Amino acid sequence: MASSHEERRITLEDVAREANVSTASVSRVVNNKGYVSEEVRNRVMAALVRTGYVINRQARGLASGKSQVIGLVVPELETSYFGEIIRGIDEELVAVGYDLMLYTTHHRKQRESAHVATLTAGLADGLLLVLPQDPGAYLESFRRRRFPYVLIDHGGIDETGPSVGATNLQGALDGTDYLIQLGHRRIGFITGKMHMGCAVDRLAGYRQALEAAGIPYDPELVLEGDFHQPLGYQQACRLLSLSHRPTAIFASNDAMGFGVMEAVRDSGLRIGHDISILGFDNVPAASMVHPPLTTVRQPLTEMGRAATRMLLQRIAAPDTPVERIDLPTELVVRESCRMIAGP
Amino acid sequence: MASSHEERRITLEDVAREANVSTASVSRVVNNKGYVSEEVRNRVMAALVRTGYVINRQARGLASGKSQVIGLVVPELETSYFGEIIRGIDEELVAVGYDLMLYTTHHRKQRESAHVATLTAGLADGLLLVLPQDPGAYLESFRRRRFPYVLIDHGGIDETGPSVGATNLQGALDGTDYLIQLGHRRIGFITGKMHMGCAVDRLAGYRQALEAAGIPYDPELVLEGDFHQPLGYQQACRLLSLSHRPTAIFASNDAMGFGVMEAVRDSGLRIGHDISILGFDNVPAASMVHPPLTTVRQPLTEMGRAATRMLLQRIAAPDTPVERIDLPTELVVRESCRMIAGP
DNA sequence: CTGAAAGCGCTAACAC
DNA sequence: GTGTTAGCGCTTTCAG
Repeated sequence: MASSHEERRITLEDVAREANVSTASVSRVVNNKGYVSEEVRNRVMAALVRTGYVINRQARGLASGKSQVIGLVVPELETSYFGEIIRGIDEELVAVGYDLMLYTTHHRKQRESAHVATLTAGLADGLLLVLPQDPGAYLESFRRRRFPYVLIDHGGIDETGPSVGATNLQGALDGTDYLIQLGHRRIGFITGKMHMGCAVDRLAGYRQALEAAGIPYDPELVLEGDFHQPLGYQQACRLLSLSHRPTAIFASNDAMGFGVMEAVRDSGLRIGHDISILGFDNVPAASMVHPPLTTVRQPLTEMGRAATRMLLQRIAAPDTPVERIDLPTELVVRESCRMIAGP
Repeated sequence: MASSHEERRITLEDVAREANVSTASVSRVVNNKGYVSEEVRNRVMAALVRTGYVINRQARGLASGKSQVIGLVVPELETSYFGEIIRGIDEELVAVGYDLMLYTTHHRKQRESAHVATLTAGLADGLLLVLPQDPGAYLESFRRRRFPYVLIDHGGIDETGPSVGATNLQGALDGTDYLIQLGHRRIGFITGKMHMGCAVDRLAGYRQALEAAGIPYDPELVLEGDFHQPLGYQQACRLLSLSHRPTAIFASNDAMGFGVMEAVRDSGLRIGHDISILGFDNVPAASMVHPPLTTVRQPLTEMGRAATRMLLQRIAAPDTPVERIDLPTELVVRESCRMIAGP
């Protein structure tokens, strides 16, 4: 339909000439705003099709001050965690015709600030920041300039910005409680990186569940992890060599949970039978390992969607009161946890 | 350092005024091109810092005709496959100061064309297309307009464009050969979606290895899959119920390999001992399952990097002769394959 | 309802 | 070396 001989780029002006109207009119029908008579609209439509016109978003952005682009800043892309969130964002965005610009900071704070700077200087209409490392560096500036942004899974660092997260505390509480229901009383816990809010919350959930059940908190059973498999393995080994071994281990995320599985296997114990293992996140691999890992699902895709909707709302009305949403986690029972064995 | 009272956006003109020079001079130092005296350069530098100037990339893009953005079009984000590729792209891009715009087509051809259209209309300087669905729709137009692009893991559909892929045939050949070395002669094979080039190549590799070893090709052992776990499971079940059961199953990707593992387990057989399983891709989960899956690694990150370098080269010199690179695959031996059990 | 014209912020000749 | 001045392609008053 389009095309025929497109050497030079077709501009609004070309279309206007073709339709015998002004560029203003063409702009009006392209953007479907402002008054245009049926007649002119039809002529323009026809010309649009005939010429195969495609809008130049840069030019429009410059002229209108709106880029129809939102920027996404993530610390890394190594885990499927981010892919899931991006999916949610993407789903919301296509629906409204926004484009997505992706930046990876690779955990470099400086890079984070640099990206944020370009993004906010006309490139994007709003920003989504996943697991921000150093929000203090720019959040204040955003507020001053009323630049729309939303934090995803903020580390609890910023207490006031608009954000969406998950009910990490409740999730860990539910998970621990499930283990307790199964009869476990000595439950090992491997934390995440403790400078992150979600890690702190998960530990808190574990403690609360214990307390509610009247089980004394034993610091020996709580080891610090880093959300990565190798340390999960190591800490699990330490837990397993305790004189009074735990009967269940709760890892603060699935990756570490896989490490725990490995350690349990290496020690000759049977997963589920001899020792229960619980993860957190519900990454795709959780259902692929054997036995399938029981875990606490974190609604990543939904988080991405919710954050995007919130951002879009704030772009439309920057003074919308700040909201903070925590989406519910959910226990996904599979086969790595069992009723405690024995007497 | 920067900021102090940024209500209005700071423009080149502000900086020029501040430094008592023309906007042209400021532009020269900002872009570090053209002649500027030491003195002016210093004055401008100071003013830049004092004002906290950040370039508006839209304006620059419009004026220069170069956006310093490259567009990436992927069919989906569900699997870590794409995350790995994106990592590679991202690594190359930050090094040269380009930004990345991400588009997901969700396998909708129409959406693919639409994205491609906006992207090429000024938004991006070049395009990276992963697993393109319907390249015929726009490739011709790219060539006519000399718009730079590179295909990643092209489906063999387009025989002439610049592209990077992996040695799928050789990889499958190596994998099959490994199985043969282990003593297997009845090797089941589950293909990918056969309309994709990589699936065709992998099957071809399997057949070649068989032939080279003088093992007759048995169509009964080759079942069509779709690269997803459920069908891997189903087809494995069919393979296992064959009267003359295979002693090894080669799945065209890891996801299906996991399905095969499940099926083998469900049938009461032991993975490795009773039946060997080989995957393809080497996704992260491959090392997390139990037993760890032996597989053929596809160098996704490197593919992303190579494609990006190629694209950058073509942006710089659009008439660079078309290149097609196939990066080497590599057998990753883990524990799901064993020497065939004795007669 | 439609058109003319003034920019959006920057770059790139082209003078000086 | 440095400044002037056209635009880049579009939106958006503001007349008419």
